[in-house]
Amino acid sequence: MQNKNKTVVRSMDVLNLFLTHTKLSMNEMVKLSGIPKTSVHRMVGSWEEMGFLHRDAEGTYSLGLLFLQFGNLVAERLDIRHAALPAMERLRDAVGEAVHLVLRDGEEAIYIEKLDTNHPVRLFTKIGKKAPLYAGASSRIILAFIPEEEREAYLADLALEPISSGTIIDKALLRESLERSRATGYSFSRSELESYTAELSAPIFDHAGRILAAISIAGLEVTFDEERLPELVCRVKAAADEISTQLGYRRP
Amino acid sequence: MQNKNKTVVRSMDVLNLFLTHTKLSMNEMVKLSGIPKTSVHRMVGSWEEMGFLHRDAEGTYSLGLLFLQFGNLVAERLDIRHAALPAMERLRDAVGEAVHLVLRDGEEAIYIEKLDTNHPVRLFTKIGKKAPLYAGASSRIILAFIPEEEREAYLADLALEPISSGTIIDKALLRESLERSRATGYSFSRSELESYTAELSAPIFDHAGRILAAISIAGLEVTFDEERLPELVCRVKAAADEISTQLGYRRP
DNA sequence: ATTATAGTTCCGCAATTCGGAACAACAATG
DNA sequence: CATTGTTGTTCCGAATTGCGGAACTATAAT
Repeated sequence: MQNKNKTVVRSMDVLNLFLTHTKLSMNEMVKLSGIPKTSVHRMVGSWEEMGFLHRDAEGTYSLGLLFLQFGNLVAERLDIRHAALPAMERLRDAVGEAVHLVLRDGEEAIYIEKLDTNHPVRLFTKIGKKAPLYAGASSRIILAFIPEEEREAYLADLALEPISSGTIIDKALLRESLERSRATGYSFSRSELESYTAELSAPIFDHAGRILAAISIAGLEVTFDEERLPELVCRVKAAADEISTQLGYRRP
Repeated sequence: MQNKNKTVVRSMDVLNLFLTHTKLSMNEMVKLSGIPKTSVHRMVGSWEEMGFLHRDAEGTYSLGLLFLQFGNLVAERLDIRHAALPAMERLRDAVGEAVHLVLRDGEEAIYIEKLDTNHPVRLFTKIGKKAPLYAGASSRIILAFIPEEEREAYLADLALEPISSGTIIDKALLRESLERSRATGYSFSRSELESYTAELSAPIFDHAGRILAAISIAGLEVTFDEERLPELVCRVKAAADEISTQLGYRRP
């Protein structure tokens, strides 16, 4: 793993521009990436030949349909997604808020499935979105339940950066929150990743009792009032437990 | 476009192995691809660094979660998919068969959305699946409605290869079928891509009257009997027209 | 006619990739 | 416990490949 194709990895810079831009001309890519024109030209030609970029009639580029194929393969092969979907739908219908499924990916959490509501004002999370393990209810419930050594290693040289108005940036407070989550079996966050939003999350375990993912209810902060919380906590934990059971988990 | 990063394009061979394999070890990739061990090692390292491959605990590789992100971006940016989904759902519920949305992609057709049924025996199409433009109802309805010059250019040096038991391999028959489709506004296929299956498809047009996609009802051949066809034809054409209208198409 | 802008090609230099071979780590076997 | 096999990783000299400034083409705007 020391050895890599630098050219290949470098070309990724061009592809990444399409995470934030739908269509780009050759020149726009040159300007945005800061890579010499000739090199961009070569890289784009390669991505196009592979099918990851598509050139339309006017000569502008967008992401290729090949991503549909690979993307769906990945989605299909994630069996936790299959196991979780029905319970997620029921939870969404019961609480009328968006429901998310979140996986750990190294030192980050990644949103792999979402169910939206029909509210005129709604939270809109992108699948594939990442968050650090210390911010947001889903991330933190994962952090709370990973093995202690891993957690300590992560916390040891962690720099807490504020992401939104409510992000926890005090390590002592973070540890306290993790303790509480382990004790109560859920975690709650207010405006940690996005202002005016709140997230309530419970852990999903595999047959061996290891944390595998988190399921969460997310919505506007104002709708998560004190009276409503107990019911939501109960429901999200029930949904999480249902999925865990399906994956072979037996409560200790 | 003459100039390409050969290294980058060559690495695609390794990634493509994952279209047919869920997990692969380093050695399996070496054997399957026929590329020297050292080179595979380098390529895999690059894909991993980019996030397109993921290495699990046992040292085997699978497609990375990054594909979820890119795949969903592509899906979201295809506005025809948004426009078509509600009509597709209603069609699926009305006829109780799988419903597909198919786009043209150069000289091929590509399935970009599917709605499955709950039948115990059901057709299962993968999103991203490709088919030549001459085989299958959806492919052929697209071929029937593209501009005449393009169609003639395609037909000119076309070698008709049988794909399944019912594939049309006679160019005269193909032309005849295309004529009929243009006249009737739908196309029907039996066992052209997959034995024992049938597909019934209607064209979707954009505001300028160009064919943009095809919608189709697909299922087991035995369930598409003569008495049922007229109703199915009516329904699939209605769904297609609805989507076309939504995209700004006005019937001539 | 002139200037500007985007896209493409050329080409010599140098950095990167190539791949055989050797090595390390580990499991299976006699 | 030595031996053989399997898999993953590193080394290194040869040479292919990528690099990028510059020049060229095409088309649009002034």
